[in-house]
Amino acid sequence: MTDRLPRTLRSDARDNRERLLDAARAVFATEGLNVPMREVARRAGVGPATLYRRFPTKEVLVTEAFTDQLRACQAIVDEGLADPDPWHGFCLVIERICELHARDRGFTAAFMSTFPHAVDFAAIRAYSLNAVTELATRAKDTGHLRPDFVLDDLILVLMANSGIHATSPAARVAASRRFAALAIRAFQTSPTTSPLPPAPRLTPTPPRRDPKA
Amino acid sequence: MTDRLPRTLRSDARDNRERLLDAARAVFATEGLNVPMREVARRAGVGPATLYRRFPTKEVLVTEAFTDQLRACQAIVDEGLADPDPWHGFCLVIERICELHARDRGFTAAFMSTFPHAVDFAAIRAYSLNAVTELATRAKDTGHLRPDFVLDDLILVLMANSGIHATSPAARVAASRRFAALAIRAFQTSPTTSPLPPAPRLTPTPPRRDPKA
DNA sequence: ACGTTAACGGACGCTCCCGTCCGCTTGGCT
DNA sequence: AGCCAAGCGGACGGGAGCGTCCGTTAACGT
Repeated sequence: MTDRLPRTLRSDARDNRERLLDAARAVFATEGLNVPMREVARRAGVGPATLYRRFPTKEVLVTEAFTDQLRACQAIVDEGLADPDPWHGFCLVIERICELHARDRGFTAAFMSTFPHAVDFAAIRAYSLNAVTELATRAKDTGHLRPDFVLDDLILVLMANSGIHATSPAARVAASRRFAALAIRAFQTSPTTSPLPPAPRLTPTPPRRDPKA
Repeated sequence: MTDRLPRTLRSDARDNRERLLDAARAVFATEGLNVPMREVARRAGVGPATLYRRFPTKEVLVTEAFTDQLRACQAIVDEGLADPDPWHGFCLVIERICELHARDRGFTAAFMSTFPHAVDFAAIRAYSLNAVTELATRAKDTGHLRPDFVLDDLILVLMANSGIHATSPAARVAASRRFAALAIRAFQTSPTTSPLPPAPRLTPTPPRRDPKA
């Protein structure tokens, strides 16, 4: 009684799917997650129906679009964990994840949000958090990381990092870089002598066009 | 040829105006700025037309609603400036402003946004920033504040603070408190011995219901 | 080459928000 | 007490985003 669905997509359908994902990644990165679904379709050069056929809900689209980024995130953490100097690895993780999030507005939101149906997403996320915990433990053992650091502090920093807005993407990355350096200072036991990244010129953020934030 | 407008509002109009401002403050604090104008009117128990008559644009409403908060902000800075110990005053300013912003979602957005027509707003804001600069200079002289601190770092921290979300207002305040403590650690020259506020339990933020953010 | 059917996209109906108009109500003044 | 304008709010038209339907197109297998 159940009809079999075709296991494989037709060539044009597969192309469109790719173009939709590319468009989604591009627009989510610059505009954030709060873009109309239709806008994604428009940029991909397909009709709305095609978008909805491939990705029935925005959650599905977001999840698929950011799987790459999430793996990049995981790679960063793994790399940090592999660093012979745990404290150095820890700093690297903070710096690079902050930068990743600064470069991609949408990913931050996706990473922070809890997507109930995105099992892979949640799994990788949980794995990464665990890895960071391990890294933090080792970094504490070296005496460079303050003992009162907890994992939630990292989440806190990431959330806070997502609050940084700027007029241009470049400015956001610059601001985020300095912020990461400040965070590292807050986490380390002895005061640094190393200079901070340059302080970005921060104009007050223009009113958000997003009505729901 | 120009008609004179009544200098004074009728009593019922004045009442409604007050109730509108109260409603606006309440809903902006909990929901942020991205609430429909009608919702404010609804909560105030008046029709939409009344709201629009009193506050032609959302910007006007927001500006008027947050003037109090802005003065509170100014008061905090003044108090910090008056503190005999500049470093202590500086810390107080950070802690209390972070808390203020954590308690009121809307105010953060209002404070960060640049409202071209809100002269008072901009003036107080500029005054406060100047005052903080002065305070920072003194705090540096005491040797407690790092010399590489710049005013933009404070803006950065405030922006970052606004990125902190949590399920409950209480949780947000708690998270913000710890964040402020971390920021202070980042800014001070010698490492603190004083313990941090408790680390809040941070569930990943649920997807924002706001379509425009 | 040709028929089958997966795939496409324009168009539709829905909901929600916005800002305004206009006929009714009510406070304030004499 | 009674006038009248200030004030009110329900109702309207417009616009935007959403998710779906259905007639048309073109990819794939034979």
